[in-house]
Amino acid sequence: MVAMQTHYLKIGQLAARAGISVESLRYYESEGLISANCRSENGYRLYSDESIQKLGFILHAKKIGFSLKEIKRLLGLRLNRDQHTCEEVKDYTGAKIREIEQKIADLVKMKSALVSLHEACCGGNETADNCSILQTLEAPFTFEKIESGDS
Amino acid sequence: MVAMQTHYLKIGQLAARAGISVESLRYYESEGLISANCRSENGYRLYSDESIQKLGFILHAKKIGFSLKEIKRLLGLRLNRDQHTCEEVKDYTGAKIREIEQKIADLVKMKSALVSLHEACCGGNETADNCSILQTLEAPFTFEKIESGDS
DNA sequence: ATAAACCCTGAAGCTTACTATAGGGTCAAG
DNA sequence: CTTGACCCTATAGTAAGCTTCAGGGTTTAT
Repeated sequence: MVAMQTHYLKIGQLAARAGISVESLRYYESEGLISANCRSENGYRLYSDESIQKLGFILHAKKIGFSLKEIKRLLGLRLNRDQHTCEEVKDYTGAKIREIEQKIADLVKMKSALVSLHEACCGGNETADNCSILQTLEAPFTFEKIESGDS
Repeated sequence: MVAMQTHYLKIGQLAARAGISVESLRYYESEGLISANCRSENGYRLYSDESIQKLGFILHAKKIGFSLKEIKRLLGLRLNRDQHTCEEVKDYTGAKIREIEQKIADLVKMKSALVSLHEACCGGNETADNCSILQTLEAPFTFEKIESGDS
């Protein structure tokens, strides 16, 4: 079933509807993610239902953590579905899930280190001369232990 | 007790000991985090025990998630302990903890969205024409629901 | 008819934490 | 005495995802 194109949206209208800025939309275009279906006589971008749907896809993917570069690849899969397998698509989400898990694990580590610091501190109104937080950040630090910290 | 300064380190030595690059060290200096205690006759940076300790503080704080800008503030607290309270320091870590918690929560949301997508997909060898992942990213999307997603 | 609110392009600027490059001085070994 | 490993400064480039600016047309309301 082919839906009839009721009317086109101008960039400002689409941006408002999507809750993003006009500039972002143009930026997405410059990055090859989405372009207007056509232009009006005066050169204004005109977006059809199809573009609106595509923008939905983009924002949805963005929301669940894909970068614009990755979304561009996803859009390629989307467009040429028949040339790709479900496996391929699933591998993509799988990799992303592992990536996110890694980020979470890193943050959880940071958080627990911070929480121990935080809880050891009296938080009192006296001067920080003997503040345990500062002391811990300071003191028992050997450089060797640090290197492996960053991803 | 005042420790005697045994000898100074040159920038390459300190960098090697800390497991960071010489350029990073100079960058930290340019950002006002740490500078050499003095210079040798030929202009080489010379770092004393005090600087080494300070760098330890910096890397430690970095490891638990503080940005360089934040570390600069922490160094201010550290230096003028007597003009600040434990409360102040503790507030700082508290805020950072909440920030990290927020990031974790966002990532967890992303992950669970991704996992439902991922699990719904057959992952089979057939073409992605009916791939549930692509369909879900595509279809039931209304712009209104998106806006509140980003921090 | 004129001002506000749109639209266009192209280029530069922002943030963070560096890395790299250009151009040049210093120092120890062979 | 030259090669290589250091050190210095200053400037530019990187990634990501925009935002802002400069300079200029268009459309809509008053």
